[in-house]
Amino acid sequence: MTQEEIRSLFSSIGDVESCKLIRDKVTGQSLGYGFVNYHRPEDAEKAINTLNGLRLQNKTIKVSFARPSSEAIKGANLYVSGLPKNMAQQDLENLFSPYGRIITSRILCDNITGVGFIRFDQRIEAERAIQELNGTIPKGSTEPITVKFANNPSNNNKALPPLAAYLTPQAARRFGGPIHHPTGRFRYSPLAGDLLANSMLPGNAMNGSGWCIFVYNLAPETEENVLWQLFGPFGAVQSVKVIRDLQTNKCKGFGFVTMTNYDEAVVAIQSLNGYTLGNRVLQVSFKTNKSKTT
DNA sequence: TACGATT
Repeated sequence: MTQEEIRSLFSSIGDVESCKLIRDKVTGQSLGYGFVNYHRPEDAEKAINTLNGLRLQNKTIKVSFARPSSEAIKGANLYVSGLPKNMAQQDLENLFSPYGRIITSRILCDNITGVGFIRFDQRIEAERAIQELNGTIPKGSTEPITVKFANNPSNNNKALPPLAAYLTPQAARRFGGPIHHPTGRFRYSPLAGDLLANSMLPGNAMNGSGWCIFVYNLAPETEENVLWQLFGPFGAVQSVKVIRDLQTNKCKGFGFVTMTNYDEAVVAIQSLNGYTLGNRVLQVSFKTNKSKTT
């Protein structure tokens, strides 16, 4: 939404004195919020009553009185991960509300990811929430949550690098379509059996409606389509994720693929573990609970 | 960078 579209929308309520869309200082991308000043206070109130919650371009806009600008309210936005899959937005607010006044809250992707956001009124409230809640296990859950300051929503998805040399020549020629898997290209390693046996503990790989597969040794330039192409031929793929460094936007060397059916996941793992993609030998297994800190 | 997730 442009600044002019905002002005137009809010002018339908009353006389707008000024209007500002806030953009990222570096990229110029909209940060998703802005400010409108009305000449008459009653128009501001009317705008809130009329426009708050309006569905617009697949977004629900929020309209409220602006808080006074101050340093104290900056950097008060938190990123929360490891939330229980059944946690609702209200549960999230209840968890954080003891630490301050919540301005906005959100849970991503209808609770599938376990990731959410909390914006407090004051940064000091956010800091306190991190101290008190990071690493704690919410009541009724079994997993500790991570609470940290959120990154800026823009800044990230700029200039995606093109598919490049990490594809095999065969795959490169077929760019745009699925990767064909010629018979005999995959290693059916006897080691794969052990790998599977050690990874079948439920709660790790099994993820709600699917089986989560860990893929290691991806090239820095890897994009999601590579994972779709690799795993798609083996059956129903629900989602893929390439894990990237926030700063460089390069793949950190691993990713995840969630497949619906256990049998197909097993065949995919057996087939793709040890598979040479580009000049890298992939390691593919069911996801475990390993993490950086343990 | 050897088991995540960024509105």
